[in-house]
Amino acid sequence: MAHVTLKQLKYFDALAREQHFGRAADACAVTQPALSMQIQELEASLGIALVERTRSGIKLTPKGAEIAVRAQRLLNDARDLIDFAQHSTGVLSGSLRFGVIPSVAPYLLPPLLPMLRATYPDLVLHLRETQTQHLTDELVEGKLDVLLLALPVKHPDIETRPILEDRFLLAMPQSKNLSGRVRATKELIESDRLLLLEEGHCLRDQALTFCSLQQVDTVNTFGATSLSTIVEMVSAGLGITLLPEICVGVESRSRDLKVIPFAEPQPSRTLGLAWRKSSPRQADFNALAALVAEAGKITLKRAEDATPA
Amino acid sequence: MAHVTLKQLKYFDALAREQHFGRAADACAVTQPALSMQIQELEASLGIALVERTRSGIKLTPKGAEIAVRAQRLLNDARDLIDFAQHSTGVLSGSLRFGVIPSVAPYLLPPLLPMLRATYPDLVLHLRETQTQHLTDELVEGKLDVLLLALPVKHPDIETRPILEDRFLLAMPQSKNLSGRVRATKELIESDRLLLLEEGHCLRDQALTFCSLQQVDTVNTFGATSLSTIVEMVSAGLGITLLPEICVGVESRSRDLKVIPFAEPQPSRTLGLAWRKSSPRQADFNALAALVAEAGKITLKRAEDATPA
DNA sequence: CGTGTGCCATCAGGTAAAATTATCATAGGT
DNA sequence: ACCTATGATAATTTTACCTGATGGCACACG
Repeated sequence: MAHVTLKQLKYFDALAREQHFGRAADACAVTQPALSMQIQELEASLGIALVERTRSGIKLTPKGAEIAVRAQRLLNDARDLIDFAQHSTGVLSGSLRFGVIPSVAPYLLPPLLPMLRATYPDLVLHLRETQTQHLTDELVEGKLDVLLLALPVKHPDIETRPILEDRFLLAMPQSKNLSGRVRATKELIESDRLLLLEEGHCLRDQALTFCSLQQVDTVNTFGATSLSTIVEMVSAGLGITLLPEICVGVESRSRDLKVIPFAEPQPSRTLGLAWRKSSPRQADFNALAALVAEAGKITLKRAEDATPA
Repeated sequence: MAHVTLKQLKYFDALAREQHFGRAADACAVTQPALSMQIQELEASLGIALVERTRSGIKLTPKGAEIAVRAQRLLNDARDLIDFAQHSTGVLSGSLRFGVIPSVAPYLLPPLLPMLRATYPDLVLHLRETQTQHLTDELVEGKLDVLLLALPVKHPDIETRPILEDRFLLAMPQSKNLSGRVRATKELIESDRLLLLEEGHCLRDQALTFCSLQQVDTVNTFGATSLSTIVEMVSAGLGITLLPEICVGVESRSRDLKVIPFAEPQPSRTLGLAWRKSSPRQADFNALAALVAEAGKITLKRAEDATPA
């Protein structure tokens, strides 16, 4: 009789997310009839209707919505149980799905990945590079295990740990003659065209916040997809940009670029790890944090070398 | 690969409880090979050994023990989910597994059950009468839904609600001539043989506590299994006993029995309901509590009528 | 006013999973 | 040395579940 299975709850959770039998079935990698059957089976076991079938999508019943919440909790706990089991054998062994924001990945991963491979050869790393919003969504959905991004992250299910402070520097064309000025100010930015990443990048928002600009009015609407492109544009004389210090080593190499720090208080972002509060893999995250800190030191050292004051 | 099922966790939970494949299989109502297979499957999915197989029972590995704890939590949540679904349609509908202690059942159930049937005709009641320890065990294991017993209950997973105060009265043979005394005292008890229920009954412990008797030395070691038997013995002149007031109506009828109250402060026990903290059936328990209170009033009224001072 | 489209249910068939019964292997206890 | 208890294994049957094809229905659109 009351013979509920995890599979049924998984299908129902997908259905609640997608609001659509077909898409939910896709998300579960089964055919639509298979999912329909399991949902019906679940409704029969529970003795209540969970969803109202209508054309043009579906709607959860009130009880269905409550069940969906409980189902999601249950599935999270199940995932944690499996995580615990599969990774309790040793630190950073087995698979780790690692999400990194685009303004960090190209600069911290090059030193980090070799260290990871050397220190934890049993680790099977799956990398994902995208914007913060997508990363956090996928983290809470259980599609990623840990993130490397700019803090803070405000989600109630997410726990974070700061690792390194990454100052923002002002990047401008070398050609610009600044008459010996060594410290940038906010006012300096307003005097020139500010180039930023496209919408959705946290770096863009942080830069705008620092410049006290709510809207994009005074800023180019170009929206580049990578910092490399921005830097290319800056060195071509198309404008200036805020460049995180970790990028300097890579981006200022062999380019017509001048990078100067800001006057105090210097703007910066805090980079750190983020994971689901419920994750049992704290040991893994500690170990990873240590290596990220190490990689950060290396990267910042290179940045200093690239800007010999 | 990681294709863990609720069934596997249920089997593993049973195995962790029973420490024995055969008994665990019995508890799950399957054959031993079926359970063995599922445990192996679970171990394969999780990638770790959960139990050490030895002759003469088994032993959980350290990780197995942790998994067992998590599995139990998961199964509890699953049970709550199903409970919520199956009983969200209406108050006190569907099945309710109701445990009652032996010193209460014969006195409160006769008025309670007809009221329940009348007020909640859709309720399918399963009754269990046994001692407190068994009731609470079965409650936390999910084999019962709600208990009616003497408070307090100290288990961390159990929530309680007091319903009625049940005074203890002194019962003695009618023949005993008490020269007009109307109030009993502790000293009176020590002057005669105190008859009690067998070990395990909370009523026995409460009586002993009231009499400040730690051990059974001064008390009969007979240990009756029902209050009726005790009362029978009292009226036969074999001793005296502490009789809860709710019993008086039934037990003193057509017997050679004298029942007198104690001097202040009168000893008493608190009867109430108990349920798992996590249970989603609070509405059911409220409704049940109301009817139990009603039944208590009726029963105590009858007790008064039976002892016309 | 039909016709097409999107959405979910149903059906039939095959395959994989899991249960049962029966049997085996081994370590202890006597 | 034998018996017993315990869990693993094997063979078979039963059950569960998925796929692919089909059906019905409401709505949008020509």
